[in-house]
Amino acid sequence: MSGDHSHSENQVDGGSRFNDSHKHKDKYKEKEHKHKDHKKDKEREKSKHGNSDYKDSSDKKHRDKEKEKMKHKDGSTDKYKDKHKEKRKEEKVNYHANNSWQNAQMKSLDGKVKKEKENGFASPPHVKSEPEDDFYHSPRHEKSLKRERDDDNDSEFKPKKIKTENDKKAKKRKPEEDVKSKKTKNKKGEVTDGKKKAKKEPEEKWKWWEEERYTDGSKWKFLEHKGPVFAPPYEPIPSNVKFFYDGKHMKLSPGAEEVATFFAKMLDHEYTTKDIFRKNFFKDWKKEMTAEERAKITDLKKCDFTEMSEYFKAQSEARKAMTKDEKLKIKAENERLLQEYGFCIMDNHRERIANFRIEPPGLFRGRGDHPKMGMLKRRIRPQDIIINCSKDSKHPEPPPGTKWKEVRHDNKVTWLVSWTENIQGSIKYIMLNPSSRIKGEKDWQKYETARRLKKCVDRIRTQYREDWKSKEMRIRQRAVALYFIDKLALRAGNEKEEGETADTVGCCSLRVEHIKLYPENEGLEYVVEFDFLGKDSIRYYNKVPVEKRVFKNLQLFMENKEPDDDLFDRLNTSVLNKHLQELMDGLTAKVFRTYNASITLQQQLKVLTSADENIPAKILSYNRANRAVAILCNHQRAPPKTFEKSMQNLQAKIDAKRDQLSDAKRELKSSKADAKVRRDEKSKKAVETKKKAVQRIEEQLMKLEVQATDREENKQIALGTSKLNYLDPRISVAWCKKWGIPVEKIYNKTQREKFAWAIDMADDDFEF
DNA sequence: CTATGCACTTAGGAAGAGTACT
DNA sequence: AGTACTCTTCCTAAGTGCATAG
Repeated sequence: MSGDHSHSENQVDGGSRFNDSHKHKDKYKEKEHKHKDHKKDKEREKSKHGNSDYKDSSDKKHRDKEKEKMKHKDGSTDKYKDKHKEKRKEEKVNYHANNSWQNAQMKSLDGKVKKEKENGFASPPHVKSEPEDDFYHSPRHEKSLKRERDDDNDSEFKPKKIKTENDKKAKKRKPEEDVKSKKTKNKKGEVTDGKKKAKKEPEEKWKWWEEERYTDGSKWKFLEHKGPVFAPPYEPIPSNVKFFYDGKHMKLSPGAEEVATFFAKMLDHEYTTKDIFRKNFFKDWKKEMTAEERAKITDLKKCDFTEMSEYFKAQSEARKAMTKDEKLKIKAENERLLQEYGFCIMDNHRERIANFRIEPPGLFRGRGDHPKMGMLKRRIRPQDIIINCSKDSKHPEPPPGTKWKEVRHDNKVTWLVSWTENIQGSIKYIMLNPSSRIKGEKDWQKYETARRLKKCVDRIRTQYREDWKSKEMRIRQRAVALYFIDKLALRAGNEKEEGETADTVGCCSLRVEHIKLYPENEGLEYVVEFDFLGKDSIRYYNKVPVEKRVFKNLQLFMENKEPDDDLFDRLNTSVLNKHLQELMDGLTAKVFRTYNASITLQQQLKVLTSADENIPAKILSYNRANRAVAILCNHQRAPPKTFEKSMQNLQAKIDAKRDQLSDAKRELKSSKADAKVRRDEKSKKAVETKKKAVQRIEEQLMKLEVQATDREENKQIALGTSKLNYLDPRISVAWCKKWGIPVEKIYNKTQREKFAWAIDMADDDFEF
């Protein structure tokens, strides 16, 4: 259907997008978005020329006029129909068909299966067997343990797999686990503690993906944790480190001094040169000053933080120069903290927490042109903290002499700790690590939704192409926006509060100023040029040829609008998502990104991998496929500071290797000649040795060259984001299995932990 | 319908740890 | 051992999308 949906052609070589584009935050600013009252814009537009929308227009005459206009703009609808007779692939797609996720859920209705599964889930011996008074004690109330086995007698129904697992566990622990627990024991020394920790080693490879999921919307039945780790208290700087105002030494009050150090620490950063940053900082700093200080310090320019700055630099140098022993000590302490606070018990399993440390105070660093950059991020105290855990768990204790804001027991959410942040007033959370069941299930589900989209994407594409001709403006806009989201993998583009954040957009929030239309450009017809700042103020620049109908529609949408008017004035993400929901259960705009990313990877891997290449070459192919996705999703990075140099180094290595190779070849030649003359065993052997040497060097050279290519192509493209968030890991795992490549070459340790489910379940024939 | 609150995913950069090279 | 560079982990901002209130 969708004639132009091979991202590989128009995206993969879209490298040009990057050439001139990286981080134009400042250059971009020059355009000076007036873009003042954005929310009002939409209103204005509606009344200005929005009457084509039947729903909200009471003025019929006007409506008809608008219809007329559209016909003219567009060429008559009928005529177009005749000309193109777009074949409509009827919906042979089977929406409900074998979706493993759904099947699994359906199975759960079956009592027997469920029982078995829950048994399999049965509490791991070591957690269970802990003494009652242990910190990580097991849950006590049966009623809260639905997911757990009901009864010991059931143990015979344990699925085999899991039983073996437990057996293994009992016999052998992972060595690293043991090391860890010993360390902790040594550190603390107390017998009880040691005992505790020894029992506490994490379960090995719990295969949550072989178990039932909750179907009632609850996220857990039991949750116990130790609460957050607070930022260390402020340590005043030594009195010999001075702050000067207007050239004169000034001793600051502790409160003012702390905030001053935040600024001093950033002195080398370009943030501190920006007006908004300085203005915001100064305003918030003043609030922390005493009355006298406030009276005296009236101009940030007269503040001299250099001694402070030097002091912190020296400190970090000193940290680097610490002896091994000292470093080890710190490491051990961190490990202890991690063991104590970095895990929780959720439904009988010890799971890693992602961010158990509370964000320390400091100056807000927004990205791009953020109106709030430089504001003071205040220190979070226990009374700001909401704790979430189960009723029957041992609740975390607030630090002595303090209280939590609240302790609640909401098992419909996944977070353990939350607080409200003072810059935007939004809520921050402490949640689990990506390797946890709760995150993994969700991730898996995300890819299953994307795979369901695969089954009906043709129908959806046919439909939106049809909708380009709709009589209703809002439907046309919706259809064009959806086309962009699908074809270009744009983000949905929620509207944002004006003045609260940097001015960035996504698809639905594109403004007229963000696109340019070229009826003809560089030999192509109907070219649209996109140029806007997206998430994190990363510039999206792309020139794409589109269907004539899309082009005409865009012209229509832009008619009589100012540059800072919304392109899709009758559309927003919730309208769009409502529509998508009707097309497929669970479909939202972001699913297209996941789908297109994953399908592109799969397709590119097929195209790029050649059977006869060696492993490094295959990995280059993988990286290239990955890169195609990163380009599609516009995942950019700042070129590493040392890029040029490291490239040169690599080139030097390659040259050296080349020399080495020609030397080796020469030697081989002479030894051959030698062997011809002498005709003895010894010289023959020498020839063999030389041959092998040449081969080895050739291989090394090849490896280096591949590395160089890979690095060069990767200069300003970030592969990590797509790998972590958009690419169904089963595609990669299947590819590894198919070509006999160790997964370690593709995924590092963290990634393997996150994708354990995929590594365990995907076979070499997995199809996304 | 719009606005707001909330929960959760996605994102790039900084800092730290590890490794290779001299 | 010290230094240079790279890879990993941490950090937290900035999105998406749903629910609910007005």
